Amino acid sequence: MRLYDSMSQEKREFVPRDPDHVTMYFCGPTVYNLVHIGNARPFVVSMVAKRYFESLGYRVTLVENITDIDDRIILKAIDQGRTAAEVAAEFAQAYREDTDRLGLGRPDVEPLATEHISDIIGLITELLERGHAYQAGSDVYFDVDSFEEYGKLSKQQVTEMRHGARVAMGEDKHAPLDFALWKGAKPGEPAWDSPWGPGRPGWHIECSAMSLKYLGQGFDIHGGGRDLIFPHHENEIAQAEGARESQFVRFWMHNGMLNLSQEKMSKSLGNILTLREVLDQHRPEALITVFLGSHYRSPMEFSEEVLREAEQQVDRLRNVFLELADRAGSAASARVSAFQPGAEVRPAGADGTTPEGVTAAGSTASILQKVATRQEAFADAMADDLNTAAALAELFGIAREANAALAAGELDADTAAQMRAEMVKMVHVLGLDAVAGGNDHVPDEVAAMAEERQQCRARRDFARADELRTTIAQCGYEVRDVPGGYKIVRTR
RNA sequence: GGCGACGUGGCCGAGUGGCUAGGCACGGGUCUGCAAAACCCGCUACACCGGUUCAAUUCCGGUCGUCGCCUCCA
Repeated sequence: MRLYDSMSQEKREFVPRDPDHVTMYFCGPTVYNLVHIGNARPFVVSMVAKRYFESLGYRVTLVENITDIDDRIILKAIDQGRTAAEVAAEFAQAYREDTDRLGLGRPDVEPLATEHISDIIGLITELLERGHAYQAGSDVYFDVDSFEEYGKLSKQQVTEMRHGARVAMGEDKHAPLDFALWKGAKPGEPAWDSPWGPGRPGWHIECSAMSLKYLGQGFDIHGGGRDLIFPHHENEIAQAEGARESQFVRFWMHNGMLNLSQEKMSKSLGNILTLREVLDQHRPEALITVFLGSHYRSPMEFSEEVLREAEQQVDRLRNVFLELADRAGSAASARVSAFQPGAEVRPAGADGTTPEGVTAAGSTASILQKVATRQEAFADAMADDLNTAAALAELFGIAREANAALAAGELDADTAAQMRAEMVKMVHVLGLDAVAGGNDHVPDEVAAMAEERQQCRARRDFARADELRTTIAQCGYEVRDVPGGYKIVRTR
């Protein structure tokens, strides 16, 4: 596959460091608040990338940190009269809960900064020994001038950056661009013992320390939002390569920002939308579909409207899976009308004939050929820098072809089952397994109402039948009349 | 000022030197007690101006416009 690398600024053939093992590190959140939908994008991107590599046969180790000590956490704690640890624990848990709802699974390792203080101290010590860092009072700073390649990721000139760099009160840096590796504790601040006195790690160092610990020097992919390129990832490189004097990461993968009503989401603009809010209103598949609908590197518009459209897309996929399952005879989502004991819902005929009795052998071969062609296109799209939008389009292409074949009565049970199985693989890679799910258990009362409605229809009591449909809809189900019976489909 | 991205049909959003993206919305039709689902047909674009080319939405140059980073930020 080819993967875009922000360092070389081009797509390059992706070959992992280890022959059969892909190593990935994505920057997770700093837990001082509920995560917003912008935080969800790299989470989804990383999980889909993991699934894609697994589909290629690689073993994948995905590490995604949780930064649980930081100035923002301390500020929040002071504000709320709690300890920083309490604040961090609360929002780390909220983060896990919210991202769990996406149904994508969890990264293989989710290290906490505070559980890696000794690794961090170790890395800072290496930097001091190699002359890339210096102690100033109770703080330790990275000496940017000592690292010649500083700026190579962000393509910033050090001389240019000096103008804008700021120095906060109380800092004792040698140069404005130098950044803190270790911050000595002020009274009342959380602190860990270190060779430089009690304090806490600076932002950036935890990611260098933890990625190196779990994945080793020169691991494959390091990702996160574009806005992390500078200074976060630039500093990670300086720390890791300064200490170890060899390449830190092979591919830098950065996702684009989300815009809300034409503007970047940011707290100062007051337009943040939390992941929790979105998932309270929309199915996780819809949110994932929104993300997959545009390329991961592109900035994207995010709105209620795109979520609604995605809901429609999810329904379209769910419907075709339902129909294929019915035709394959493996799902109980179709109910035979009680007043017509012998009726089958759209009998497919396991003998390979259509309901009209025309043999379907020829069209069966051609539709499976079409599926194979689209699967190839799907694979090509994913192999081209994870072009999920194009991959998704192939899935919709199969859906249309499947529906057309179904409508024409050209799909036998066996072919339907095969098509469905192939599509299940595809949606799995995209993290959309949920669209392939059945109806689970329809509540008894809903089933009873549907049955009663069917009997009303038989009596031509349509007023009562329509009333029941409305009531069923209020329960979150839809009754669809089909030849010889009806179906109950969950709508939310 | 420096670095970078981008301008595609009503909307979102892929992609390509000549050949259908896809979804949503909309219009017509089929099916149907109603409805839904689904199918068929239609709507067909590439900011602007030059240049290269047999041929450019796709390459090159410029103009205009939008956005991100350079400061905490996914």
